[in-house]
Amino acid sequence: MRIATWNVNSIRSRIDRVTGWLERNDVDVLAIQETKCREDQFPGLELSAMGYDYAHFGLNQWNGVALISRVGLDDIATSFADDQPMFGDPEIVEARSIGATCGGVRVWSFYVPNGRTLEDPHYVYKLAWLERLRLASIEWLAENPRGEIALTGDWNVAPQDEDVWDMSVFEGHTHVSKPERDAFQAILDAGYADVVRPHTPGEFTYWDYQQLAFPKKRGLRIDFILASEALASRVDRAWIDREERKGKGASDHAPVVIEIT
DNA sequence: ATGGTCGAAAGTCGA
Repeated sequence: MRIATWNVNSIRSRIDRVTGWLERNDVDVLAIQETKCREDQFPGLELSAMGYDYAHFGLNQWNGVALISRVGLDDIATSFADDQPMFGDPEIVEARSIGATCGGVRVWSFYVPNGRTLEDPHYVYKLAWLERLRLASIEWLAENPRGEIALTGDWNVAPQDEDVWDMSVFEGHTHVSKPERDAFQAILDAGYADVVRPHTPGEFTYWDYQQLAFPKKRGLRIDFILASEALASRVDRAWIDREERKGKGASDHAPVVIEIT
């Protein structure tokens, strides 16, 4: 079984890319982020026609997450906790998480808040969001220590210096600050492993659209698949589909894939 | 190709 995560940066402008990629890559479960649309705008017919079920949570033109599966889609949740941190005026639970059980695996698609700048309220929100997710992640394993759980998505954190094309450019920026890195590490410490990094040393998952970042290899590793121990032990292969970042109409993120036995 | 983003309430925000 193949499970993937991909920040598609608008599902409506990328649907042909997504269906084509699914066809070529034999992926069973795809977690997507930044659908940037409401439920009634989600292009579900194209996915249904391919034999995939989907669950989408989108409120407006911002954020939006979905799960696309051809191995079942049960027990759908559109927040990771009853008190998932809120943002906005008025404050709302944004469309940043959706979970479902697919082929026996509890799969989550997360779009972690960006943070914007270290002084922005969005940064405080980001850290609170990650801390609440840590607690939820602990609870899921406490309920079922042998559970197969995949925490996937755009984490908006570059956990290691090697995950950034030039650390000097990121001095004082979000994504690399110690509190963000500590928050990400704390979720690993809760009992989850980055099952892609060992298979993809030195690779990035995101390249800005600006300044020819992709051809200049100026990227970041901010998209991750974290697996509980029971799931991690089943991972045979993992890769980042850098080819999908190429060409006209590409998302600024590449898909990240794991293959399990 | 020899410069330089893209997508979304459509004006400007967010990334």
